Amino acid sequence: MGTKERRERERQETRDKILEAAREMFATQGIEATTMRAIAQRIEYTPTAIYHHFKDKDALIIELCHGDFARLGRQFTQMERIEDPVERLRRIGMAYVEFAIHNPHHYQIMFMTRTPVHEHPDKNPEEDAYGFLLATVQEGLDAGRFRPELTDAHELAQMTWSSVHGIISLQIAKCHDPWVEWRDLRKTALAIIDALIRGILREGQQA
Amino acid sequence: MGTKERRERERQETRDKILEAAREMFATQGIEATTMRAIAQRIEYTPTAIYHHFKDKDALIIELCHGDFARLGRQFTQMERIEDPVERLRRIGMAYVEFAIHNPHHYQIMFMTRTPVHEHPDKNPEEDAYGFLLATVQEGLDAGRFRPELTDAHELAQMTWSSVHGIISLQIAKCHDPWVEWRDLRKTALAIIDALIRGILREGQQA
DNA sequence: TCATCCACCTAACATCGTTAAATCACACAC
DNA sequence: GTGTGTGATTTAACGATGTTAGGTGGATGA
Repeated sequence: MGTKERRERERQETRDKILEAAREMFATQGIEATTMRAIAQRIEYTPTAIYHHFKDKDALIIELCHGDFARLGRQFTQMERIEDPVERLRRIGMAYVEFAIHNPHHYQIMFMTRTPVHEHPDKNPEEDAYGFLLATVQEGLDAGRFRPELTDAHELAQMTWSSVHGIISLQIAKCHDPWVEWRDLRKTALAIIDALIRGILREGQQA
Repeated sequence: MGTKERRERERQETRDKILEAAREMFATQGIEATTMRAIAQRIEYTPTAIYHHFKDKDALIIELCHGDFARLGRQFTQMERIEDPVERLRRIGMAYVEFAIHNPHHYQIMFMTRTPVHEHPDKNPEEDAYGFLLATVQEGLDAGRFRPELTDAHELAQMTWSSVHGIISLQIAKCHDPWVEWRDLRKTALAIIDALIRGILREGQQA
C-alpha cells in the first residue's frame, strides 16, 4: 500500500508550490520585499506551514540559489562543444550576461548579496559554473594562449568573471541613478570581454 | 544676541553625533544589522530623536553616502597632477580599490545596493568621482590613445569602472564562500586594470 | 509672568521573521 | 468500530524592527 509514498509525494508537492511562489515573488518584488506571510497567502497556506518545509527564510533562499546555480551551470556546459578555449571564454561571458538580464533579481541574490554560508553543492560538474570557467581558462593556459605573467588559473578565472560581473551588478544596483548615462548592457559587456581577452592574450595570439 | 545661532549650532552638533554613530556602526556591523534604536542608544538619545533630524533611516543612509562620495571624489582629484591620462586611469582604478578595501561596508551601501533614488549632489567637481573618471577618459580619447572602435567616453568610463568594481564587489559579497579560491584583491585588481587598459589602447600605444 | 517654541521623550502601531502549542485528518492496531 | 498515533497545518503569540502621534520640559522672548 503506497500511502507512505503518496504522503511523501504530497509533501513534495506543497514544498514545490512554496518554492515556485517564492521564486516568482523574489524575482518580481525582490527578496527583501517578499514576506513569508505573502508567500504563504499566495499558495493559500498559513505562514507557519512554510516552516514545516524549510528551516527559515534563508533556507528557502539558499534552496532557490541552488537551483539557479544549476541552471547557470547547465547554460555553461552547452558551450562545451566550442573547440577554441578563448572563444569559449567569450561565449561563457555572454551567456553569463544573458542569464543576468533574464534573472536580475536572482542574479542579485546569487552574486550581489552576502548569502548565509551556503557551502558548495555536490560538486556535480553540470552545476558547477565556476568550475567550468576554471577548466576553460586552464585549457587556454595549457595551450600557452595567455601572456607569460598570467599563470594562475584561479586569478584568470576571477579576472574574466569579475569583469562581466562588474558591469552587470553596477547596472542592476545603479540603473536608476541619474548621474550616469548608462549604455546598453549587452554592448558594454561585449566590449569589456573583448578588451579583457585582448589584454590577457599572449602577443601574436590575437584573434 | 546669538541665542539663535547657539541653538542652530547645538542642533547641528547632535545631528553630527547621529551621523558619526551611524557611520561607525554601519561600517562595523553592516547597514541592515544596525538598528535605529542601537544608534540612538549609542549617543544616549531616544530613537525618536533621530527622526527630528532625519526623515527616516534611508535619509540617514543617503546623507552618509553623500559624504562618502565626496571623500572618494577628493581621492580622485588628487590624481589631477598626473599628466598621462592613461596612467591617471590606472591610478584612479587603484585608488578606487584602496577606498573599497578601507571602507567595505560603505562600499556596499554606495555601489552594491539599490539606493533610494538619491539624485546627484551639487555637481561639485570635487565630489563627482564619476565625472572625474569621465574627463580622464575623454582626455585619452582626444589624444587618440584608444582603439578606433572605442569612441564613446561614457562607454569607456563604464568599462573601466565596472571592471574594478567587479572584483571588489564579488569579493565583498562572496569572500566567505568556500567554492572559490580567492586571490589577493589588490593583485587581481591590478591585473584586471592592466589587462583592460592593454585591451582598449590603440595599437602602438602600449605602455 | 506667561505664552511660545523646539528638542526630546513616552507610548504605541504595524509589520516582520519565527515559535510553542493546539487542531485536524487520516492511516493503523486491536 | 474504536482508540492511538502521526504528521501536516493552523491559531496565537513573542520579540524586534522602522516609524508616528502626542505629550513634556525647559529655555526664549514679549
